[in-house]
Amino acid sequence: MPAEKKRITVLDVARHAGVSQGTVSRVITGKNWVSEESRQLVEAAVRELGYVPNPMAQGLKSQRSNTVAALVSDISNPLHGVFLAAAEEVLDEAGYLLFVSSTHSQPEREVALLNAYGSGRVDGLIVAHADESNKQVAQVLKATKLPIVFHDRESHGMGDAVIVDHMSGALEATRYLIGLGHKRIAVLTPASKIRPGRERLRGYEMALKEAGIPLDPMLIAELDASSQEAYSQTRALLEHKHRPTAVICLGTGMLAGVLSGIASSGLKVPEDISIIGIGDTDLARLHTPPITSLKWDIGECGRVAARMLLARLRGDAKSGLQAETTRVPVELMIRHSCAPPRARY
Amino acid sequence: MPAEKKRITVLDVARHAGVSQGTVSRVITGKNWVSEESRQLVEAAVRELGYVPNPMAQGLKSQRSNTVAALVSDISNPLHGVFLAAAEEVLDEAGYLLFVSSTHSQPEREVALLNAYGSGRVDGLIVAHADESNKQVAQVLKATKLPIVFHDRESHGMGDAVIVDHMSGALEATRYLIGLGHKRIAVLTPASKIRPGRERLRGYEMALKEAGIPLDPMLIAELDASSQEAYSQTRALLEHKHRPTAVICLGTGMLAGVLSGIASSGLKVPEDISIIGIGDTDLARLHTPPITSLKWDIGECGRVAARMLLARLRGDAKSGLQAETTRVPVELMIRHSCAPPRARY
DNA sequence: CTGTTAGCGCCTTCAC
DNA sequence: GTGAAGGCGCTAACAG
Repeated sequence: MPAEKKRITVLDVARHAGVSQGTVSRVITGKNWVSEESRQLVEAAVRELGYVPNPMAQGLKSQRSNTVAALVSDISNPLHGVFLAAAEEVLDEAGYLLFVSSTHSQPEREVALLNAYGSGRVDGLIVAHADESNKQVAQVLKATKLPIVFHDRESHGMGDAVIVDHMSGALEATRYLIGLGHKRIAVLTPASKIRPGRERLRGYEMALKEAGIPLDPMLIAELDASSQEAYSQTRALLEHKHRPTAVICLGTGMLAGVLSGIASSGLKVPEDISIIGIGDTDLARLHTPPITSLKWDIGECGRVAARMLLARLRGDAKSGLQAETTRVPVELMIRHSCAPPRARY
Repeated sequence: MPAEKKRITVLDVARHAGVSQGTVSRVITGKNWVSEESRQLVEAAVRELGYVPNPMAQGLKSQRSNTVAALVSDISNPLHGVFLAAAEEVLDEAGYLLFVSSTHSQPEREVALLNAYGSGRVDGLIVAHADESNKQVAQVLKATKLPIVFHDRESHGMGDAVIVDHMSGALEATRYLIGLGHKRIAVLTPASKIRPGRERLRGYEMALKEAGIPLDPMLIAELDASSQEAYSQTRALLEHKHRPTAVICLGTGMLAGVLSGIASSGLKVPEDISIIGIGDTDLARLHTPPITSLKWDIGECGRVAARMLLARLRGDAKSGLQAETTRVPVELMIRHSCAPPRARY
């Protein structure tokens, strides 16, 4: 028997089952009623022929793809991974497939992806763009007809959002350090062009203000997410004549760089310097000493994002209800990386 | 001016530009020659109307989607993330979009995804399935017409593969420990149903055999990738009357569990117990002491996989050349987590 | 309940 | 070089 190479279509199934295309389609989609007999016939035919519907054709006709895309800066960031895995689980239950693309924080790539996805390839979007102030991206986002859920970004009415309460977290962390007696608290923060950076910095500043400690710009280092830069910035910070007694690491991927920076400068944690990290990673938990860290339920963020999107998808419209925002709390996990500062004055 | 809601099509563009559909299509796809004048006209119309081609329709007609999917067990595994990010970069340059889906190591989900993707949604697949011995998955894989590149799995002629030389790595690591004087070397390994587990264990056994050390089944713990289980298994291992003097952690995500297991049993690394990890993570690098680890260039794996797939895609067929396999070497990064065993006999 | 019939938006021979 | 026309595989709106 020669290997057939023609792809099998509804028509083949219909013929094989002795019914019409329409009937086959009905049992495939599960919409409308079909007699039990026809259903059996069709299902048998599908099985025997090994028929699988062509999603392109389905999508072209129905204008839906049962598919959702997520845009993140970088898949290899474990935090994104957890978020996505959780979102995917919820989406999957609802019969949706999740496509993930990373933008590598390049706005041009975001625009390209948004266009690629925005024109019928998927039914909805989960977005965490790399620069909230970028005009181009904002414009494409606004132009998109698809429902969007933002992850830790300001939605500006362009869709729903699940946001993390970084402000309160940073506030609490800074207060904790101040309570321990610290006055020179350095902070390494990701760019303020995205919400997490802005909010965390805001919390830090608020705590300082509260305590009447003047803000020292020398103690604030804004940097990208690479641990390379965290390392060098940490070293620079520690070489100051009047070095900080504590450092808060407000970027997710920075802890590694900060820790090696401190290690290489011969300082001891927490005797010489206190440190607070963000994101409850293996590294923070298993470091010697374990690092006091800000944490939040990132899996929950993913689940919530997925559910919000599904709600829009079912109510099938970007319209309908008002744009919603869900806020996820942040908690300070106190471990052993903070102590009162040495009396040095 | 009322907001138009009809989606714009080639026809709209054609009218706007005063040419025919066919001409528009030609400039969009870039195939066939078009007069400079027509091209200008069309491009202007596209810009003014904000036209974006409908990928569904394009795909339906052309039978290609310029799209590739990757199936991994879990996006939140940083190693997969690095692999995927690298692959995506190469794919992107070639004009392909990468979709990532995680299977959560469930064969049923793999089958479902393979079917979903296999029928025209994408042009090619990168696969790292969760159980190489699963019949169903193997069958679907074999039935797929799409070109496949396997990541660290046996291809069995079903496609190309990029594989890591875990065997040599484990062999070297075990030899190293033996050279240090260890005889009771425990090993925590992921299930042997996937290649990495099998190969690493093979290397371990080979080193033992070479040295004339009998294999003690009590010292081999096979477990899933969760650090929970790594923790408890480690504790169990250490409570043996005749406990191991070294442990090799052959699973990527296990190190965290192993380290906390050791910490909570009060043992010191490397004085009381030597340890070798896999995968060059922040945790391994920054732990006190830094953990000697097996490493390999996982980004390179991603790039190679992408390139192999692109080669098939261009030669557009699963057929053509023979199935290829690329092997990536493993290296032992010696740090400070291993020492000669205490004399205890 | 089921068969028939239009297209969905685009690409791609065909003639011209 | 360009316009016209057919159809990719499927769904949905119609009759029956």
